Amino acid sequence: MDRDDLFGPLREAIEAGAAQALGSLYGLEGPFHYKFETPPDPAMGHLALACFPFAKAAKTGPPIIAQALAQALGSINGLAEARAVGPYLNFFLSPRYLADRLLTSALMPDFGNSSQGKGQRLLLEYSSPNTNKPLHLGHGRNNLLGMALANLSETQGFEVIKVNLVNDRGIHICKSMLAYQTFGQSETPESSGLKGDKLVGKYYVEYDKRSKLDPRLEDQAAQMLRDWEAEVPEVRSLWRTMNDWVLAGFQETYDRLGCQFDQLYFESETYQSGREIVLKAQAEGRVEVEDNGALSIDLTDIGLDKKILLRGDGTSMYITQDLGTTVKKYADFYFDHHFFVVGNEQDYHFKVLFEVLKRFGYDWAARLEHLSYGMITLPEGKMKSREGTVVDLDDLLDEMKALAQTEIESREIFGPKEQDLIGATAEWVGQGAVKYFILKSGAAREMQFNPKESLSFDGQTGPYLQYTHARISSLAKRAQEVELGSKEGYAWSGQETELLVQLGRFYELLQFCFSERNPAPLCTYLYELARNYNKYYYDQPVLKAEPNERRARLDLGLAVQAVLAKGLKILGIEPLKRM
RNA sequence: GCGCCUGUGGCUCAGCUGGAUAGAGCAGUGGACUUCGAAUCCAAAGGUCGUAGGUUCGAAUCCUACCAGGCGCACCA
Repeated sequence: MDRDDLFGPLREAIEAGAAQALGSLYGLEGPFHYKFETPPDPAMGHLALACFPFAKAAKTGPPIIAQALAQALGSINGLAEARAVGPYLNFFLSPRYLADRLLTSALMPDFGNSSQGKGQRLLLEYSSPNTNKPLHLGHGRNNLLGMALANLSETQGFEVIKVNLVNDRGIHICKSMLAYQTFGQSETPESSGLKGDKLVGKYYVEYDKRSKLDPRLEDQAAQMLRDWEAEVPEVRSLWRTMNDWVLAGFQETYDRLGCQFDQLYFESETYQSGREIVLKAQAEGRVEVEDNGALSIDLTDIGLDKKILLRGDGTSMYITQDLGTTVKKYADFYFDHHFFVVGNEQDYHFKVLFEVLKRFGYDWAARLEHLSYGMITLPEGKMKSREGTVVDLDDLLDEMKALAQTEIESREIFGPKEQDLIGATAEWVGQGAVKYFILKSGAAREMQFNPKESLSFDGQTGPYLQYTHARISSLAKRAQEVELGSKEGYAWSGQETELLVQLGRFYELLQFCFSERNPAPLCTYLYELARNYNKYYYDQPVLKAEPNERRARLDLGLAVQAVLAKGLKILGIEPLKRM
């Protein structure tokens, strides 16, 4: 059992007691269906057992059963009170028990962790950029989701392997190459002062502009792709140079955001690897042959369509290469789970991919999951790289940093000799705002991003959480200068008990986020924890109280701080001591 | 045409494995800094949960139809 599983054992004890009571009161025999809930208001209790399911068999109303059970239940370790409230049997946790269980363990790095993924390997693919343009806010959502899910999975005990499948070949890559070759005048990142991905992106836009005036460019790009496939040296060399520029540019942004990968896959190296898989399936009679020799599979029986897997000329398609890379990834890692963080425009593609693998006899296809997310739109509509209507990720981070810096300087928290600390802090605050904003919404939803209004440092934001964390840090620092007593026998108030209960829910919350493959509930949880703490902070003096009270209240604060820190790190946000 | 996703106060979103009065934040209104950090706190105001049916003791939550928006439905990637 996991150390920080607080509610699990309580529920089990309640179930055992209730089963006995239902037997003696109504002569009922189990097994019963126990429906536990969280009361809407902590003043009503911390844990509720709904008594509706017992009513039919007991031939009496749920409120009467709740009453009777409240009377009949013996004392349970950890519970202070059982009280019938309408049709519910509500339980109050003992603050003393909570404090003993939580105040020390909350400070540990593994607080709230689960062992459910122990011994299992989870492959997480995310980012998957194209090497023809810089990263924009949409990629940002992918990267932030990917990192948060990786961190979340690690709390559940999985061995997490992060991979990035770089799309570095194809006609779109050739377009920026062609524009560069034709109009670029040997410009380099050094000579232009542009980040490598920005430089290449400039020529992608340039191609789009020119090709509208001169349709011949399209043929030239197609020819370049053929030359690339034929491995014409000049084309390959240009391709390698430009890809290296882009990848160096991406790396800067990844480093800045804290994105890491254990392995990179390049489509240029894997794009042909699916063909043998399809041919093997043909030999096994799992695919059909079209009139022109193309190989297809019919998925209409499950509501999908017929899908071509290999062209008539024998060349690979997108699905073909994905079949190949997926099989390769399994051979490389023998994963127990494989999550693909990819936008919802590819929902259909992944359904097909997974189904084909299943029909080809790969039993591990059941371990594949597409983690889909909605795209980010602007008030004007979709972002389009070709047309330059995108929120560039680097630019956005720069802007947020500048705004944060202005705020920090106006507060005079840092001295004049701490300029570099101000800069670093501004970076973290700016990122905190961006990351929290993007992660707090469920992934399935598309989100509208209004540059002027979306990002704020007030209210339910990353900086609010960072501020709460910093505020407690400040408290802890000042506590070194005062006498602290012992918290033994301290009478925890209702407000304090509520905070303790909230800390106690962290373990189940992480499990829930993982099971939903969604970091958004963690965002909500952290905000509510910080909000309750801020109110508490306002209501109750800590260092101005008696020494014993100081100790208890400070320890509670430190536990809150530790959970905030842990949660923020899962989200990729830096907890700050000063800001 | 078919499939998937989304539709909750002016705006951005929680809540959606059915349950106890539908929650936040922003914007706007009114308060709280001689007090441990006011990037904070408090108060009032603001919603027929897209529409119409249905299932249920009970529906924002499940089912059906419809409406609106998004994304797919290539021998493109």
